[in-house]
Amino acid sequence: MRIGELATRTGVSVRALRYYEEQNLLASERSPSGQRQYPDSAVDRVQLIQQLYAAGLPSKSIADLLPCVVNGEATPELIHRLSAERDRIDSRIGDLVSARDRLGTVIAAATANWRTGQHCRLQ
Amino acid sequence: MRIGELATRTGVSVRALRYYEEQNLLASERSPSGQRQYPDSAVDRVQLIQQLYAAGLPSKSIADLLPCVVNGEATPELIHRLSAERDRIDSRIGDLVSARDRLGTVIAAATANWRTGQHCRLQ
DNA sequence: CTTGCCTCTGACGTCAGCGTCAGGTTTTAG
DNA sequence: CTAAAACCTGACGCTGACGTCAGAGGCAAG
Repeated sequence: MRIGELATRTGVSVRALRYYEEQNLLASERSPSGQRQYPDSAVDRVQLIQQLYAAGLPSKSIADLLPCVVNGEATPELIHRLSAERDRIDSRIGDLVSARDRLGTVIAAATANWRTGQHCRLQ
Repeated sequence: MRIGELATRTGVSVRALRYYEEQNLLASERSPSGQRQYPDSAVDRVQLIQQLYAAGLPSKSIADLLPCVVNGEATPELIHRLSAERDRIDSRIGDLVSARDRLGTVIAAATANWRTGQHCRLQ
């Protein structure tokens, strides 16, 4: 398929797809006239890239790790890298959970005091 | 205390503290000569700001929500905002968990196949 | 054949959360 | 009193993941 279709099927902009190629995250064949051609598997690939971006990984890390995730180019060093990224994600999750709980507490207190007295005193 | 001490006590740079003030996240009294003066409570405040930044909230949202979180300025609209942010954090947590699990699967497969055959085939 | 949409390659713009430098004042230590 | 350290206000720089515009070529339909 061409780049426009891949964009609509993944919900990612054309510009972003070209950017992914620039960052060596997503290869493409070229038609004789120079237009990009993608196989169907590119849809999954793009979604994987999105997921890793959403996890906070920068392009460079994704580029390093994709060969392992997709093809299984597993050197001990890459496996170590993967573990490190997973641990970073884990600690980010911890941060988010504590932030969410804090907001939860505030929300509970605020709604309770809203119903009674128009004002709450926290902390 | 002055800005330098607040910086060392919170682990946040002086520049960042001035930026927080610029974004209306952190107020300060001024000495006659114009230097910023902070109460002890500013330490907690800064750590709260950090926590909300870590949760992915932009300055503007934090500025809107801080009055509620700190003083309990609880209007129904603010409470709704808080709930919305909490829900966004929740879905971010979901994204991170699935990304982490995916990396976990890859790591497990890669280490197993590394021990046996030098290569793995995933997906 | 031409109209209209898709695609191409640069290349500059944007936004957030600061870093950093300049040039000047204030506070503190000796 | 003086030198060093801390502070002040601009203001420009930086990074990443794109948005956007310019100018030009490609391609199916009527």
